[in-house]
Amino acid sequence: MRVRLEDVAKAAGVSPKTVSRVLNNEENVREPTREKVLAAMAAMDYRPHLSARSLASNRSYLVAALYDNPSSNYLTEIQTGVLDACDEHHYSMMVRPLLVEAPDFVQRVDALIAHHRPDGFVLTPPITEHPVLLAHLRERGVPFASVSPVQHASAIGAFIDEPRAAREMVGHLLSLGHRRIAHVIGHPAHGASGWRLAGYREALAAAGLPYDPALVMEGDFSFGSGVAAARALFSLADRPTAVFAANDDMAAGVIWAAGEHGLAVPRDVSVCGFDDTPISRQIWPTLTTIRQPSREMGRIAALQLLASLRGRGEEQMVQLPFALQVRESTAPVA
Amino acid sequence: MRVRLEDVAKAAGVSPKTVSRVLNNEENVREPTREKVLAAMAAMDYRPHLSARSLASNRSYLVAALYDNPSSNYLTEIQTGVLDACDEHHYSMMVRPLLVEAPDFVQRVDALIAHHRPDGFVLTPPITEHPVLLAHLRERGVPFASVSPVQHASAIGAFIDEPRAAREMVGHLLSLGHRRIAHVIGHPAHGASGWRLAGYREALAAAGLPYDPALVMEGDFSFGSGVAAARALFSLADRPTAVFAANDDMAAGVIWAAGEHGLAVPRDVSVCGFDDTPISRQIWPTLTTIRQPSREMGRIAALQLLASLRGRGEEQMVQLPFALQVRESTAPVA
DNA sequence: ATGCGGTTTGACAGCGCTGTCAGGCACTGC
DNA sequence: GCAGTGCCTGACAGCGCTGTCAAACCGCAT
Repeated sequence: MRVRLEDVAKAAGVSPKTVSRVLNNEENVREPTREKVLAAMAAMDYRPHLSARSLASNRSYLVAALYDNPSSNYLTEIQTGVLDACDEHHYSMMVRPLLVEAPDFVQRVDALIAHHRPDGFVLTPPITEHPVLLAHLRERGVPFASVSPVQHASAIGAFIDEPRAAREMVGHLLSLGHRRIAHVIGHPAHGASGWRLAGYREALAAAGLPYDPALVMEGDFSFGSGVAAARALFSLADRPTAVFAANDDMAAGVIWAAGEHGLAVPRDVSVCGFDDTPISRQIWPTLTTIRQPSREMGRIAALQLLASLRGRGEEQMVQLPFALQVRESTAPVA
Repeated sequence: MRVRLEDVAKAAGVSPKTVSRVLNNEENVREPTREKVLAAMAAMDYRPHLSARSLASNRSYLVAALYDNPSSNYLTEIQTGVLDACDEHHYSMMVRPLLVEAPDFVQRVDALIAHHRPDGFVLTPPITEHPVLLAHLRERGVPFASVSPVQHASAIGAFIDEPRAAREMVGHLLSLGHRRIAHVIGHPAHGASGWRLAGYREALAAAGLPYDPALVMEGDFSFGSGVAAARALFSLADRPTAVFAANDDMAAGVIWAAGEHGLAVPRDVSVCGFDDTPISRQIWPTLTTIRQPSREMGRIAALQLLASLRGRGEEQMVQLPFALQVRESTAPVA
């Protein structure tokens, strides 16, 4: 038979309620009492019954991570981070893929809330930007934390300074002597696309270079869109000597298109991406890119959420560091 | 206030217990009664309280998916499939990354059982092959289903006929006129590696070709190991005209190494992989490979598990179809 | 010694559901 | 007409924990 809280209480010579207090780290338990109880718990290898706690306390000890994102590497990283945080606090995590575009999107989240009653949500892009959902969650009083949201105001979670990362990336190209630097924009629905474009423009401006719309192509984060954009860029009379793609997949596409045009990377053209996904190390030349601490972002976002569940009132939007990964796809201008 | 089972009972004019019976699809409820209750449930939008059910019935309505696998695409697919099945049956899913090699591997699973009390597990390779864990689960009476296990006996879940898939792949190369066909083996810890090798050998034998150990290189499913294997192969005096790599990442490595050796794919050498991961469409030439129905495999494995939880006794190891995806990386021998 | 405010502890009910078991009902065969 | 047999339904307790509230206790001032 399982060890129950009552058994621990008996062994420690206190009331069940006191054990409960210790279990929940409540205040107003004298230190000797707390220690007695903790000792008994440890000795008996006591594990609280999640469902019983949940039923009695009207909390689920459950965090739901929502996503609608084709990039599984990014997602598994974030998932793992959220799980780390949940484990630390004895919460459970459930994951839920969704289609933001689906007409019943919000209803599906509602059904999830009704069925599983998560204590809170961790949102990942692009769900972080769904105004109807956000309003709905606020209205229903379900707390949530966001990973890399565009709107930081009144949100908690984790993010990196994307414009600055993009500036550093372009700065790296500038420092190599490049002056004609192209940019391939990401998917328009993702806030990151706008940020990275902004960083690109700022870096050019800071270097006193003009912004040339002919060097900026639209993409959608896919390999194919990188190929298409690069074909156009490499066909220009005055072609760029460097291309900054808003993510790694598109950068890989740019490298492929360079080969098609007889251009060697990085000899004839430098290429860089963003995200440091595995593909950046799987292609040749390996890709200069920006590393995001995705797992840590998931973890921190979840920790902020859990803090807000405890009502500490210290929750915030935490900025995390990124890192420029210089690899083989960028070189000084010929 | 939430609608409770008791409220439904009142509205339907029956006892709570009868509503409970209808909720759980129990037998021995007269049809008119059942309909009355279902109507009341629907009218009131009743959602049972998971924790209360779980506490009272001593079941968690939770399935845990365990994995230790670097391939996030494969995993997210399987996860989604398992989730599909769980949703269909109003179960929850939790995911848990683990390190099979870690000394406390089994203890971690134990802790998971103690804490979350899942009703069952879905195992993915290579966890499907961990004899100590399997024995432990059986001993503790925790049911599990496996995706692509090596040992089919006394297990339930889903799989594809891997040797046959490998045979078809090699058969495709043979039909293109290739006779010197090399193979890059996968990670030795994965059962799939052995199966794919076996299929390769069978196909050669069926075609009356000798098995040449010089054409079989060891890899570990990584891009880099594909590069290394291909370098050796392409340096042979009598180099192969086709390379069958045991997964897509290694095939991509082979293609890269071909470029390094001045060989064009598929003109000078045909290359094919296995798994149909996104990389197979992201590289050039796009990769001929085998598509596994990963999502469906996750779903079916979970359904088998759920069936066994209901004690139907019809659970089995279900074989699913694979599909040869012919793309641009294979062509008739020159 | 007594009273006071604050801290620490415990008694008790009940969260929403299901297991158990007993009772009611309808139909059968004699 | 009555016991016997299944089928269907309900009463009740209780799953393991926590919220509420009251009681006990403590230290200190009077």
